[in-house]
Amino acid sequence: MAMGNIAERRMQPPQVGVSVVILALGPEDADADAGDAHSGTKLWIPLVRRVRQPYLDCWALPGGGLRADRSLEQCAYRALETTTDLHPDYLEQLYTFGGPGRSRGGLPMISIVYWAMIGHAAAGDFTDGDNVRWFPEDALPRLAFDHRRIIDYALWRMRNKIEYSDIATRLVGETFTLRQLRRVYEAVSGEPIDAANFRRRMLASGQLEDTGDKLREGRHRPAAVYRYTPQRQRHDIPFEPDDGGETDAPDHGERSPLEEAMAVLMPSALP
Amino acid sequence: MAMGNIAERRMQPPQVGVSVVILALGPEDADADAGDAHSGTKLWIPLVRRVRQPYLDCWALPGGGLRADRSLEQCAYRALETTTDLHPDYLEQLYTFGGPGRSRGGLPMISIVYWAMIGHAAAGDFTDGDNVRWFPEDALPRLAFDHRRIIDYALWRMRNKIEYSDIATRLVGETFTLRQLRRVYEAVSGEPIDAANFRRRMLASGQLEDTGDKLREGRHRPAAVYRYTPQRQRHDIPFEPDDGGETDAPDHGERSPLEEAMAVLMPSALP
DNA sequence: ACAAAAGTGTTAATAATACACCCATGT
DNA sequence: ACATGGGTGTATTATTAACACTTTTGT
Repeated sequence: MAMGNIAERRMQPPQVGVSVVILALGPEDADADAGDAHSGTKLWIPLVRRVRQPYLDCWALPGGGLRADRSLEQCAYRALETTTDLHPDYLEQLYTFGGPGRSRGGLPMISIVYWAMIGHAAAGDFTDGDNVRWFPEDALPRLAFDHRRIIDYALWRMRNKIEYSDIATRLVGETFTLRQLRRVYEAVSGEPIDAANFRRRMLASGQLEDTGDKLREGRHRPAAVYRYTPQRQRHDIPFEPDDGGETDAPDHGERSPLEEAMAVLMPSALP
Repeated sequence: MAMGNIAERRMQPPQVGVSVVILALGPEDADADAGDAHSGTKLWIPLVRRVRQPYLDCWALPGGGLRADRSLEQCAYRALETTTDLHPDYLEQLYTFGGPGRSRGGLPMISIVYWAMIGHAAAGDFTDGDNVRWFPEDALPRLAFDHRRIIDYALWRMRNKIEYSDIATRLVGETFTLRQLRRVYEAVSGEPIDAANFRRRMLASGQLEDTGDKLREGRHRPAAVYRYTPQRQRHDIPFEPDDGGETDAPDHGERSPLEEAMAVLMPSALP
């Protein structure tokens, strides 16, 4: 049997990268001209255009390499920042993809995928750069590699996790109206939600604090503005899974103010 | 600034390995001699003794390297098999750990951690080998690296996920009594559960099928034996996140019958 | 006045909980 | 008979859902 170089190829250390699926709530979607009952708002995802082979000119998830002196989360944050100039409000590890199906010419490729959310994305923020463009979740272009599958997984996870965690609050700004929060749930589930019951359910959680402000969004009655104030949950995570622990790596090097800020950013979310 | 070799060290490809946290339901725990009300059954975890530095003679999670021609899941399965000779009934990716805190002498180390469950672990299965030993979750030995943190994370995730998924069924055999299933919930939550209500809740899910058999476990009335028959859930995952997709890696090589079997093993579980 | 969304009330249906009680079995 | 858990009944209390209705604003 020809085991020689094949076995060696099998064992060589894989390439490892980090990719990010970023989600934001799309604009109000005024095109209710079609009779589609639940057209509503959708989730939008920014993608970057590939400038090399393979998949030249296809769209792909923003990503980058790892650095030994940064946490995985920091790497994801930086990859996102440098490729799209976006600064997420929330970042969390999603899944690690690997396996022979992802090899490029025999080089095993592993992607540690994070997902990120941007809350302050009002209509204006969807201005596209040359090589970055926002797409609605239901009208994605042809994607490079297995990135379509990754996005599908992220959206599937979103639909599940929104039911038992507080991620929805990551897709609105620091303060928000109940209408805005409800739009998140509707965008994720794809179905309209009873406003009255939604209000009660949210307020009953005891995690929304009335700021006292009012916000007028249309030509009608202004809505109360709330702030999310997380309480200790039944089974809150007692620590961050990422990073932490003692290091014996000597070189820490400089740390940018941005990185310092990041340490504060990352919350203790539910799984 | 001395950027030269430091910058290079930072960029070099990290070491990647796979580790597995395996869980099984412990024995009935007849030591109710202590007045501890909820002593009950506990989760047990097998660990392997390290035979090298660092952390020589400490205990560690079973693990191994990656191979380019296998999926991450297969690598985890094999790592578990070769180090502990255990064959899990269920295997799922848990989290990927990285960051500077895990570096060994400047070499960045990434661990893709899976968790596994063994359902058929009746009392006898906890026979320890020379370098493998089972520990109850609340009496773990000193662990190597950050493996203690990884186990804590796994247990935390377990406590959460058991509330909205069917993982509990992975910790009992293919068929089981309601008492056995309840013991899983009690072991995970650490609290006693009302048997009457538990029964109704489980049967109401419509996912337990009465096999018609009865099982006598003590000197009292025998219990009905059930089988878990998963139904389509609200938000079932439409595909496997792991692997899949077209490959352009030419060398597939031989595939053992065991690996074939694995393709069937892996279910479409909730997140 | 009217439209449109904010916000409240009411009721029915459903699910979770506590706990009393009968049933089947081995000793 | 009795101890032990299997299994059923039932009343109570949340939680959810459906939808009518009132309130506040701009036009």
